[in-house]
Amino acid sequence: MKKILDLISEPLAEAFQASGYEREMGKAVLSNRPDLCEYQCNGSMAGAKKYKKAPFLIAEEAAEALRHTKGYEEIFEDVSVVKPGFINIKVKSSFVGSYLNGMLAEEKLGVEEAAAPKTIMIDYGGPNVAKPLHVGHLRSAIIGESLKRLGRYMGHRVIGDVHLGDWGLQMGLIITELQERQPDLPYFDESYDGEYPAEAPFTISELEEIYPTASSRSKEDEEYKERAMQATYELQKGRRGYQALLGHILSVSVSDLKRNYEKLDVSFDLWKGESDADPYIPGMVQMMKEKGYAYESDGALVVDVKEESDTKEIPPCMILKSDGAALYNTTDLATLVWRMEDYHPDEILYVVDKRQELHFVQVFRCARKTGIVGEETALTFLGFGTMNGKDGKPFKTREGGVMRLENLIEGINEEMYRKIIENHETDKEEARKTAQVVGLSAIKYGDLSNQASKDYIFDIDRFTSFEGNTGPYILYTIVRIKSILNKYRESGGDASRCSIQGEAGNGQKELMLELARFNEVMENAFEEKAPHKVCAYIYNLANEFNHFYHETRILGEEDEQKQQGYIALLVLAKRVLEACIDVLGFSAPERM
RNA sequence: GUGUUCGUAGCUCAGCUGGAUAGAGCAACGGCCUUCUAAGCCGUGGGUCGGGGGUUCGAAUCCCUUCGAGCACGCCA
Repeated sequence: MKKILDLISEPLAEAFQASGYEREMGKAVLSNRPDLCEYQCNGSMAGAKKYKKAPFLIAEEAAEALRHTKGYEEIFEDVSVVKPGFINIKVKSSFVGSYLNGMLAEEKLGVEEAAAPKTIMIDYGGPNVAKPLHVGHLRSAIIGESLKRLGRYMGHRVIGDVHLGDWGLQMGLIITELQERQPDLPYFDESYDGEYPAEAPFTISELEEIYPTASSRSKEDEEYKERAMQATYELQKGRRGYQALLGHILSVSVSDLKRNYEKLDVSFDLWKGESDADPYIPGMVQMMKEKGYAYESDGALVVDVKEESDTKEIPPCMILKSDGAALYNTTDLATLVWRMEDYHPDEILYVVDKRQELHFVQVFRCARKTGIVGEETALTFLGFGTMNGKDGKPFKTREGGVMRLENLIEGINEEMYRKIIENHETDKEEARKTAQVVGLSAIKYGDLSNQASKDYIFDIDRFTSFEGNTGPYILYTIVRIKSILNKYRESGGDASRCSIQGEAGNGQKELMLELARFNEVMENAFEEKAPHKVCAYIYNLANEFNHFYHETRILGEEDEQKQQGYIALLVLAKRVLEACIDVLGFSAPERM
């Protein structure tokens, strides 16, 4: 369906043209003075200079022409010209009503799917194997998942890749520490050529303890660090025993990670890691050397990526360390190699901490320069800000440590459960389930309602509050709607046969106008990769609904036709809200 | 040092591809439950949009400058 703004703009553009002005001047936007009008057109003021004429006069001419445009009667209720040159517009409720009925008839509620669907790969998650998910992984997961869903809603083919950190020095550290503890394992015996055990020589909790131990020891013990670096190098060179260990580390870790992402309702299509890029490294390096892009600098292999327009020195992109080992840059570039070969994406989007921006500038430039990624594929970096605690400093546990994601979620669910039990007499098992659903909305909405690129304060008390601009408030609104619709059905009504009525009062029109914005909001949120716009929209929508709800008796309405109109409006409001929260990555319970 | 992001109500945030009187929520205060979930609704108070300059008919929004904060800056990822 066309956007409602376009439907209003078309006759406006006609009117400007008919009066001898550019069509472009006739563009309707949402009013910023709801007390005066519903939509407005500011084109006369922008164009006034060009025509050397007072904007007010231009607006008057256009408005007069508009009144004689065909279709005027169907759409417009009132058009007036004010002060400097605003054209203030009110539309007919019947016009909005039939637009909303059009939305009801479509599965996607008026959103037009992309005519030419794109293949978009999203790189989010980025957890390290052998390390538990912690709060630092939360934003990437939440924002990435939302963008994936939003892209799909718009009709694109979106592929989510978790991009595991499974290849760097951390692997060498784990191997070294493991050898320290269990030197007799066959993985460390270079002369061993038999089958390695199928069972991993560690559990997930042991693994999670091994890495930090090794990491802190390497900072104090130079010799130990040397060994870890050597192990990393040998792993990368394909040493059999180490590769087998990597396999164990991966399988133990990945199943644990999947379990945890599931709790967040986050899922990936690809569980690839840095190690999957390894086979592509030698060929890539050779290509860079042969084509003359890569050269040696201080013993390392680098590619220059600075450009004329740079406002500061961009250091070269380092491809290989002086010891010949791969780096973060290397695996990211080699990952681009297989992504291009296997998927030919139109866009690759990285949802990563914004502190990594320089790294991605280097990688993107290097990939373009060396021809790994062609012009037709967009490389996008979406950097998100830090999640801070109430004190404005990076979020920590009370003891000052890094908080595990599991514990964070558990804490929120507990808090939710407590509140639910406090408010209602509820079955305990149901309350637990509801707490999970509502808790997830609290976390995700709390995050997504802020602009991704900004730092934000993770305030558990605020996010889990049922009041104000929170996930639970949105869910509460949906639950209210569901409750009415359920009662309507129980009393024998059939909501699917209802359609929205034109006449409107008591806050109904405001709700209708808000609903009509849906396709425009979704399109805009997708283009700007801005889930927070979806949040802002449903918050407005929920407010409008609650206002309408307060003013209007629905089930008690005697006029059957009126009641059916209300019911249809509720059905649409519910579907729009549910489509939005689904894109945000959470869902609503039946009761709360 | 260089670069970069940000600075909006007591607090947390919208608004930033320029438009009318800068908006929400929380906190404070005051109303509304014999009626569809009061986890709600209605109202009151609260602002030199960090400061200064410029562009423009019009600036929180664009440009310059200044102050303040965060972050990044070749062999970690």
